[in-house]
Amino acid sequence: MATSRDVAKRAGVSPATVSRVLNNSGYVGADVRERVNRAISELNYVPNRLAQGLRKQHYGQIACVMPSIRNPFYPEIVMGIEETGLAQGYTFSLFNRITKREEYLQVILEGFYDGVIFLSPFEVEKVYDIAEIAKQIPTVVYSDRGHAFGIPHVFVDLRAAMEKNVTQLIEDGHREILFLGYEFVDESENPRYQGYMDAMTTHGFDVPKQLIQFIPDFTDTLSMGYESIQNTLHAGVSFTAVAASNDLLAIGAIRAIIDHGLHVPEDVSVTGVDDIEMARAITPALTTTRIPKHDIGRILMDLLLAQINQDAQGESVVEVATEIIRRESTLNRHGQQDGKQR
Amino acid sequence: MATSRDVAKRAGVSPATVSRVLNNSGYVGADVRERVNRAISELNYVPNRLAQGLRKQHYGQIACVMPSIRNPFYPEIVMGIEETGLAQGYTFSLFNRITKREEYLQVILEGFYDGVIFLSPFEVEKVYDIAEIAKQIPTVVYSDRGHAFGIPHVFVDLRAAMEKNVTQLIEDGHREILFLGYEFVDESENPRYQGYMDAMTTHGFDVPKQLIQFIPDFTDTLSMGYESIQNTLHAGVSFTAVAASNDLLAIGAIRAIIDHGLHVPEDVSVTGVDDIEMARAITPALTTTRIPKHDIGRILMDLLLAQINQDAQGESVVEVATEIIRRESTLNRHGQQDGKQR
DNA sequence: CACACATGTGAAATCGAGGCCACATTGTAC
DNA sequence: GTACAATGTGGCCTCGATTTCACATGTGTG
Repeated sequence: MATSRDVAKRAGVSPATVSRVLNNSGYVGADVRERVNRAISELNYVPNRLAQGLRKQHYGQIACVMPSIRNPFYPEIVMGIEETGLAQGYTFSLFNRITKREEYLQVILEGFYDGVIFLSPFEVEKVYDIAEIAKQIPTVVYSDRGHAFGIPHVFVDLRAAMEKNVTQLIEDGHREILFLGYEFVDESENPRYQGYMDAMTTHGFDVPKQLIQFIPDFTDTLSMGYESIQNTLHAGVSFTAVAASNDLLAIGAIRAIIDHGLHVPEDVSVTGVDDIEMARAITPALTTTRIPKHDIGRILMDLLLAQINQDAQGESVVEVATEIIRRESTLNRHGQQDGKQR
Repeated sequence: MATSRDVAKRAGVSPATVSRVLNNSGYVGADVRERVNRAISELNYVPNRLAQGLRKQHYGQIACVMPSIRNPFYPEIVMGIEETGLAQGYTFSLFNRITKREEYLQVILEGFYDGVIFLSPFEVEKVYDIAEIAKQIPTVVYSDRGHAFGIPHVFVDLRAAMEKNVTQLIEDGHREILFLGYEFVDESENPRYQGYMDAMTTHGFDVPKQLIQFIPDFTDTLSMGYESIQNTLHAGVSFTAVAASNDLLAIGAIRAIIDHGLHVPEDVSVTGVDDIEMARAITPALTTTRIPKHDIGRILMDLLLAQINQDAQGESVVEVATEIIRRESTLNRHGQQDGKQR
């Protein structure tokens, strides 16, 4: 590949002049500018961003860390991030958190990136790691536990969302509501679980252990949801509703219920959280809590850009609102499907 | 952030020695090594990969370009790529092709990457652009039109797969089979369309224009599939089967058919291509052609590594086999669902 | 004792582009 | 004619890590 030196030689000038032409800085004569530009296109010269980055301390690259690219929830946030960031000349590295923690933390600190975006960081990364990284380079987080990090973040009140969700199920007449969600090391940190428990205990309901189903893994959410409910049904546990922690789990649950010979929503109602695209495409369409994924991505990127450009102005903690979308996987108190809200 | 110079100063040695310790090259005394390592951990020193890359001409970063991160087909390939690549110390930049062509082509040539992987390149990028990039840096492609590029690639015979698929529908008794797929500038380059046409004409069937439904966009496949079939049904077009070009389109189609008051598969059979995870989770579970996504990712990465490391040995063009997975969205010739193949 | 050779370390050049400073040259004002 | 800006261009150091070369020891062998 051609270097700026090659261009300079061909145009009969010094590399400094080439740099001036490229960056439109300083004074350059019209004829020289012309010659340099011709040399650039003749050699197909593209400035090496590595060398630029080293010198300018600005790389135009942003790291985005998420639990799994396979859960469509995250790609939809990424779309919002990219739309905002690409317009500013940034490109993105997406990290699936399949690697060990130490590895990607290291990669992030290697100086490749102008900023980092964490989507739904795990517990293990909670305060220490992310705060550590945030000290070194601009960082934003999407997390409802964001306050703990002390850095700019976007969050939704998942506890409240889940509580509302379960309360709605209770109002629809359900008593035996199964919770399906991810396992946390410390369940007091699990907002969806807490929201569920709050709703249940507020209404004076018992929550037998077998109505709480935790799955351990993030990479195979759909099939884990399926298996979990399959096992629960096989074990003869009785429930009339499933409150799943996200749509992928909910979709897996629906299929397990159907395969067990029951009907959704007539025998069992199912709700999710996220409102991924697929939620309204399946049959029965999923009743869920909509999280504005695209907006979250956009706001995250705005917050990050503000940090990078050192604009102190503006809020650095943003809560985004959720909304229950009732579709076909639940019955209302009159025993009817809620119709076709898209 | 600490530099190797800082480490050297603290350990009372030269930067050269620090480098030797880090890379295990040359001779280093045990005591000096010890001192350097202590300085490294005291300063939380992480080598700057930009500077390393500049010097070593090796960056440990690979670009991966795909039509849309929102079609789960691609994330599943990426999982295979990453599993193979991360083990070799590579990290990945994922590019959604929402950007303009010129932009990401430029980014790729900026010297950040050791290699590029193109997943399902568009027609516009066909020969010229990709061949151009391949001249400059190691490149592999997943594409059934891969031969045109003259570079290592992985492909599935999508034409044959679609032909088999449609032939199966014909054998199941269907005559009016609707084709649902992406629009190509030149439809002779559209393998799934060609496969469909081959099957239909081989059996002597007429293909009225309204049975061919093209959608223009890659980013909103699911809803485009829905709308396309919705419109077709509203227009009163008669068909008993839909052969969709991928699972997302098929899932959109199914929902449109159901919303129109018809049943799948009793009134209309639907088939997809890809076998994404969701295909077996929905109801009715989707009959589709399985493409081994994880394998494709692994092989792509192997081919790319071979290029980067200049191992000439081994095949550089790999065809992977597909397989029809019959599930519930089709009826066989006896009018029965094919059961529950997972 | 001389010489080969392994061991251990530092100085300085290098990768490619940016940017400060120095130095010309020309133009303009008094 | 002198002072001083504006214009135009090159030299050289810098970013941070690697690597070649040179140099200093120590160790073994004929």
